[in-house]
Amino acid sequence: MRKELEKNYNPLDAEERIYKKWLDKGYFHAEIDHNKKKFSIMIPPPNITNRLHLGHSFEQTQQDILTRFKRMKGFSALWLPGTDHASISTEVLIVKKLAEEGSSKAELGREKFLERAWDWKREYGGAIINQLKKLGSSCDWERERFTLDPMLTKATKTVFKNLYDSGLIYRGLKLVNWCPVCKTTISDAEVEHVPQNGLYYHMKYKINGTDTYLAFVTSRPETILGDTAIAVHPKDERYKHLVGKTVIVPVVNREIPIIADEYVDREFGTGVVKITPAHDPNDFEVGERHNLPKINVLNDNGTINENGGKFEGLDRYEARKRIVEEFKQLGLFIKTEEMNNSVGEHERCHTVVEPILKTQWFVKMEELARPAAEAAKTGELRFHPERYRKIYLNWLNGIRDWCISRQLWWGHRIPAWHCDDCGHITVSVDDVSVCEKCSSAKVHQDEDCLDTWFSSALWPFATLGWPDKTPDFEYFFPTDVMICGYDILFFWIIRMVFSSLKQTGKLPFFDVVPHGLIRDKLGRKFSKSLNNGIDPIEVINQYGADALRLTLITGNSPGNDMRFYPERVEVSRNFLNKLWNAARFLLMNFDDSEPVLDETKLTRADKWVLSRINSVAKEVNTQLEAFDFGIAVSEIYNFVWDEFCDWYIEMVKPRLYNRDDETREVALWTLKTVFTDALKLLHPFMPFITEELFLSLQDSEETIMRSVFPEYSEERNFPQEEKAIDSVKEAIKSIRAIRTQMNVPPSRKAKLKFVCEKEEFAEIFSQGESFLKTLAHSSEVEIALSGTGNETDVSVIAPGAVIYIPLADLIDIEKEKERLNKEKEKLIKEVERVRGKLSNDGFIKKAPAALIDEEKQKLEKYSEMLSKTEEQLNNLK
RNA sequence: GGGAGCAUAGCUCAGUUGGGAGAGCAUCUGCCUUACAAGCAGAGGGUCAUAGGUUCGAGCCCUAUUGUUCCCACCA
Repeated sequence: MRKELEKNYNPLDAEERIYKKWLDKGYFHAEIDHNKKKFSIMIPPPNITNRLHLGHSFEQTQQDILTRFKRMKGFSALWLPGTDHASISTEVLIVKKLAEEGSSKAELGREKFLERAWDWKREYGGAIINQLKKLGSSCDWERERFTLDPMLTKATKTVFKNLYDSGLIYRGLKLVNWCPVCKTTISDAEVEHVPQNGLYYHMKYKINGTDTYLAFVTSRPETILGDTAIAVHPKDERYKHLVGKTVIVPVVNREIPIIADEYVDREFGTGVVKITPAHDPNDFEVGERHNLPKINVLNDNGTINENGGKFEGLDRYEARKRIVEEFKQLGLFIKTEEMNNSVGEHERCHTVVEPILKTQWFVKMEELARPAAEAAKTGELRFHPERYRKIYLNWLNGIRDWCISRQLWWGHRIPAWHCDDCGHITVSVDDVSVCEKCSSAKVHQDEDCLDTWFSSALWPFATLGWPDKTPDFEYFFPTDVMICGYDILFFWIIRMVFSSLKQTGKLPFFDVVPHGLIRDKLGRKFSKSLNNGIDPIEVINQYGADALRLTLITGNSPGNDMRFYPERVEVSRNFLNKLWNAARFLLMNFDDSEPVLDETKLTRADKWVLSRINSVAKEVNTQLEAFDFGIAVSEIYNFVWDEFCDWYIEMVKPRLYNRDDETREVALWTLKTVFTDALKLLHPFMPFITEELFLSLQDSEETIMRSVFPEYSEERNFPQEEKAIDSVKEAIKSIRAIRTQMNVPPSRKAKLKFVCEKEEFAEIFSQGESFLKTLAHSSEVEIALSGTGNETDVSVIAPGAVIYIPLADLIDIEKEKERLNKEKEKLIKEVERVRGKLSNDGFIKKAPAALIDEEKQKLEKYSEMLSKTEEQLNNLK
């Protein structure tokens, strides 16, 4: 009936076979079942720009753990998978590929280009899904989504229109971040500030009508072409008299006013700032206040435009050099000064971003941010760990309007139509053929696309069919947990929260669980330039998905980074091997019949191990509910290895090997019950091997996925038995230790004499006699309540007893003295510590009674052990 | 400039209301004991960054300092 197991586990074969079966049976599909509670979680859709890396595996493993856990707890659990079109990132890659082929966007045209992009999506999106499957992800594949699916497109357009109608989306001429290489605007969040060694250029303008000069400092001399004022602080005595006068900008020969503005820092440089409203955010503000002209001097590709006079057509950096040279020739150059500055780069292509004045679409943030912050403040939105709440709020505080239009083709095209006749803009979910204002048919759709995050922000509800009131949306929304990297807290989490609050009136999820980054052995990020990347698929091919998953979860605490290297995977692989062999052991001893429980025949050891797995189940439930996966898995790991395998299996062997033992059957029953529970507890973490072993142990083909997750049960709590077995374990450990220390070969069995403190311990050790014989290499065990061993016996102290071992011929007197003295010192220290505590008035008055009691017992115990040790020392003389 | 994290054994890291310092790897010593040498048994190794404070009691709470990592920010 039960399957025989191979000597070694072959994860690759098993995983493929098992995953296929799960798919065929439809186990991952979440049914709408109003008799069940639901649990829903949305995958952070991976970008289709690349294959998945270890960070994804890490994130997805955590989601799968929660989903499988909740499913086993009886929830209708939905883990919705999908991918993100990643507008700009993907487009940049395709443009690069086109360039390699000697082609370009312009050459292809919009339609052909989009065809290429869809090809790309099919290839990379498909690879991503396969990788997800290889990891064992229990996603509901019937509900797989892509951010450009018609369902999501409809949601995106609807949100755009809603926000536009309520005035929260507007079109405006503002200073935006411009990438001269990608030739598109980007949001503030996409600008990466990179420290650089730069230069301050100290230069001066001639004050009109005088022979004096006004010195200033700039790091971007090319913006001089767009200067429309020069500013000083209104209270600066040095320059007060100059306000109202003008200076001449050479090169373009423009006369510009000297103005006074609070913005100027008198302490910095000369206390004089040149004002370029079209190319600097601060200057823009100053320009608004003083009604200054805003002169744009840059083309979209980063070259100087017609406003730059003779520098027209030059690259911005070339123009910088030429302008500095010209200032030198004019005697207006003072000096350069080295400085450390940070430069804004486009995070995708690392081009230095230029602030440029452009008409773009914006989302007004203030009104949207307020409720998003409120939800975190009230605690309705929870963070694990808690510290991310502050980071979230910090982000929302002082958030600026969000530029959402991109000069790209791959993405959601802005659902706005411009009228060529009256200029009116018609925003509509459906395509527009006539202007809603003047009814002209000369309308054309806005050329731009939306920032990719605009649609990602709608993921939790758009994937379920919103704005339609679909059964999916009604049942699964809001979702429960969001697990994603802490690096996209701002990009994504915040935007999902305010979008969902605005559109659905509800939070998109209630628990945010940010995870850290996976780093290499030296703690560095994985990157192409370092070539230190590890492909999760390669790890899986070598060790299996379970081993990878276990490695990613072990030792990690929520929100912290983790290092990854092959030795760690080997440790996980070893654990799989341990599990496999434990199962093999069980199967070797099983008969054809199913073991039956006879409660009256359960031994102390059986109750001990049942009680232990019961506690472990309790702990694992608690930790999983708290998203503390690392602690949860280590609980089971330690139980399986250190308690079940190293102790229980060893203790139970004599009963299994003796067919006449009347407790043999309950031993088998206990082995199977406890091991099966352990498999169930482990299943969310290591789905494949647990399924494989579970099925080997069962008569049925019912999957472990649908079994019930073990929970704490009061009936299986046996504190007395736990205490008794612990005493026996301690005694065995002491005996083993002394034997090893004295180099006693295992073959040499010894006669043990236990002199116990109390009747209670006498009973415990006499019950444990068989364990002492098999696990502590003894031939005979004598239990006494008083007396000592022979003078030449070696003695060790166990809880509740002193154990005498006749190894006289093996004793090295000097070594033994040394050992006992060491032991004595330890005990003296302990006794002193406890005495100190107990003689402390404050402790007696304020510490809890139970603790004081405990300390008193310790004092008694240690004192006794101490006197016994001293006695032994005396005996040696 | 603002904010956050980290500092515990040689290495990588746990340590959940404050109550006798832990794991894995590495090292050393025995064992091919009929599930597992990817294993078993045992051992060594830590002023919990520093200095104060709160407390009967601090790895844990508070303050400061040092080192380190990250995020945000318009200092020309």
